Amino acid sequence: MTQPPLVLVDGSSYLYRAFHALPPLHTSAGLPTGAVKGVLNMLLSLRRQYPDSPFAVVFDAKGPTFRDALFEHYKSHRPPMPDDLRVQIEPLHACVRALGLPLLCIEGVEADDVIGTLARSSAAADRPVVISTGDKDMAQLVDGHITLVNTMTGSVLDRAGVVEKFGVGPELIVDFLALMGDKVDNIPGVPGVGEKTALGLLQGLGGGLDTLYAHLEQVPGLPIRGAKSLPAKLEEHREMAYLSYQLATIKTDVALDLQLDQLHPGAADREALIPLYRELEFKNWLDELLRESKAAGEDGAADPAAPPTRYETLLEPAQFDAWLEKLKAAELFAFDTETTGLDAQQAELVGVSFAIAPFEAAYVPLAHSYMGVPEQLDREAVLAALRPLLEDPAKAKVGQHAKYDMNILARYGIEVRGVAFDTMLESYVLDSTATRHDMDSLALKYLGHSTIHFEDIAGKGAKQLTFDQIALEQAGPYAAEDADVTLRLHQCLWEKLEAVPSLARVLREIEMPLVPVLARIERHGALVDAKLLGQQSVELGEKMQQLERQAFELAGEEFNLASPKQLGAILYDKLGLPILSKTAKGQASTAESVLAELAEQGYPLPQVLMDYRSVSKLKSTYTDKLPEQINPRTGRIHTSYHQAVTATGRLSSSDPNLQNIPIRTAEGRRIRQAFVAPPGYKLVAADYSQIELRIMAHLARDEGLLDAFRHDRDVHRATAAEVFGVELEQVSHEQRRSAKAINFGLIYGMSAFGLAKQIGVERKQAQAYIDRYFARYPGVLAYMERTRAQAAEQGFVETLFGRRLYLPEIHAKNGALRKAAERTAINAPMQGSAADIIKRAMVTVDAWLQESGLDARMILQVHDELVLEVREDQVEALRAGLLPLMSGAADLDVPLLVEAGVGDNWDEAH
DNA sequence: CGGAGTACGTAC
DNA sequence: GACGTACGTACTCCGT
Repeated sequence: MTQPPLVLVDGSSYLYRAFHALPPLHTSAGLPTGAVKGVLNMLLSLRRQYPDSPFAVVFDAKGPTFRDALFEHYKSHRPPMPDDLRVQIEPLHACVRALGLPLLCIEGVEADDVIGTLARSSAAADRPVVISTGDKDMAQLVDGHITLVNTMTGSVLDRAGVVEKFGVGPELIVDFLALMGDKVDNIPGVPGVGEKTALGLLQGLGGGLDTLYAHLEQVPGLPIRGAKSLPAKLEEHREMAYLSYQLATIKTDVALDLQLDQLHPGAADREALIPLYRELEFKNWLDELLRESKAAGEDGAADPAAPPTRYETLLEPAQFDAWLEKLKAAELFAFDTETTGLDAQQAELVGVSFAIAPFEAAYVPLAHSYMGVPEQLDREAVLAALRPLLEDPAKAKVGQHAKYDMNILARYGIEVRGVAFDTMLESYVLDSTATRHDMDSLALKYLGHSTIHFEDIAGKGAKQLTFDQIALEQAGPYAAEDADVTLRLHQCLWEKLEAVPSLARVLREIEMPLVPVLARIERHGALVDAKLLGQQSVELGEKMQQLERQAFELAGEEFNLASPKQLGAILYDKLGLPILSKTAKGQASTAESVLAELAEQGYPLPQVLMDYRSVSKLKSTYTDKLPEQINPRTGRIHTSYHQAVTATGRLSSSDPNLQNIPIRTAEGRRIRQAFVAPPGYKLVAADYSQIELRIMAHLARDEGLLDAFRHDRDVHRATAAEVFGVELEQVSHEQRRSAKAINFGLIYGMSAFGLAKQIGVERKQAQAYIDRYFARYPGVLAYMERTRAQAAEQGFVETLFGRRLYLPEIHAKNGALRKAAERTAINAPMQGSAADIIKRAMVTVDAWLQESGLDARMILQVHDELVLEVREDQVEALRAGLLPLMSGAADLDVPLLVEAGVGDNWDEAH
């Protein structure tokens, strides 16, 4: 029986390689962690591969080694270690130790030498050794017992592998390196001798340096590089060759006070690992650890004081009545619904849960249906009993993504009011850049608690159960925990919010009041003429076929027009068109701007492709898909508005996205004709005019820009007049177009390069325009500089209402990343303030609609536009109330102009 | 067959 | 590298 091999890991080499090979990753606080994660991943995979092996993870120690004493220039050409790498060393060491893996870090020698010593002594004792490294120099250690693996690439090098890879065996690797040198380590080698020459010498003689120098006369004497002959060179640099030999030789006799049996990995120290993983934000591993802790019966390491939970599943009327009393008495309670699916307009209610105090919660199953399910309380009776509480605006409640529960309960006749807090939104307002605001992530992040995941009790994939099929024994604790954790999260998050009054205010005054408004908009849905879209689909399909035929003819063969890869092959390989631009991954780009330029140059195929693309986009994304999204129950389309997605505070929309319905082209606008008012009603579309530029004028307090808006000038024309030095009346169409590009570019933090590309002038010219702009609008320049400075100083920027966007990358060493963060810093206050304003408007408009008794409702929000449906005889009354409410949603130094149109469909209403 | 990543295109 | 914020579709690659 063979022993498991000793596994020796070259930690420093992997850390370095992981740092450079893997995309940079950092915590929300900006601590870089990508290399740590990469190395740990690699170690875990090695551990799985060699579960019974002794193990050592070896790192270079700080300070000089014996090689520095041998040669002062050793490794001297290396640039200093990047800070982002340096700061990852300590956390990695800590993780390795906590994982129970023996870690070695020996001063005065390099990791290679420690590995060499351990490898040789183990091999001498006849134990196989696996060295995991990305460093080729280690090939010198390979022998019958010792093999190299590169765990990042999966390659394995035994003796034959070394010969195949280098052309010489392991015993000549040092000689090989000594002759050719090593740029990376600054091992000099023999000048003029490279890989080929070194190999030729060693292979020709069948020996190493000693043999070579003993038989220099046998080396062919032709002059090399027109200078000295090879033997002369070798002779001249004999000392250098032997010094290089010494430098390249891995020490195998380091004095280590260490026995092999000390290298057996111990158990992972979860108590140590949990805080490390929390700090480094390794969420999946943290979750796994917490689950293991729980399973092992350890008291949750992160929350040692956690009392046992008191969760009840209510099946008896008396139990329910007792809980009802508790809810009535509670100052604040958490609630949650369990349903059969994720679509709030379709899913059915299965149960409800409540929490009144931390760790104290109840689940009321109402509609579980599986073989042997116990008798449940009557759904109608339970809901009737709960209704007064749930509908009472004075009865404070907290939910997690409460809009979902509100929409579910609305279909059971309960109009939930008084949702004072929503943990998803609390998390979002605290940090909009956090990627996830779902309860499981928040519990892990803020409570250090690993929740029961839905997949744990429902399974996954095709055989995933719906909640009504889940046994009460599992459903009860899961559902009760949802309410409990929501309450506990709220206590934690609200405290953090209250510490920043402006953020608490954003939550209280903007986000929370918006929740029921969005719920109503989603519930009403938008009416869409499916028949019209169907006709358009047919027409578009015919057009696509025509264009496809044309494209095939021009290409000389058939191919998939929707495949950028195949298209690239036709355009660039077959037809030989010039490659004007490449994608991020190096493919020749076929993007619209590229095709447009090629079409401009007179090639016929690109124009056909552009036409095809636009037609197929309209068909596949809109005319084909929108009718499929009509809810059969209501006959309308119910989008979801997401309130905790964008970094800036905007809403987003999905399933379907109704915020990117085409408008720019005539063809595209036909889709808007399918968004219709029902008979007897009209659509009113009201949009803020130039809201972001107005906000910029306000924030920048720029007199010129303020003046333009106060006099209700066409701002692009005014900008053109300033930048091009002409009278307002003399501004040409082209000048206005360029000025518009400048104005938009400013909002987005655009550079001269970008502006030049956009308006088709030289970069120098674009820079001149920008310079002129800033000369005419100095307040804007000052504002941009202020914003960058604020971002750098505070690490965040703010909207008018104090909403924050954190920008950790504002301090990035990487110039591109930092510049991108600066552009975001410029853009976010404007985009985010506009979002705040329309959200405030939606809240007041909704309240007014409720109290006015008008037969009107909001249907859509598209960032700077609200679309409403109103009975046709009330259009004017609606406009009269709506416009001032929207205009008055913020008090700026410029008027907030709102323009409204009316029509039978969305296109007409513009 | 489905998830992840890429390329592209629509909106503001 | 070069213009901010989103979401959806189709393709492609890869693993089950």
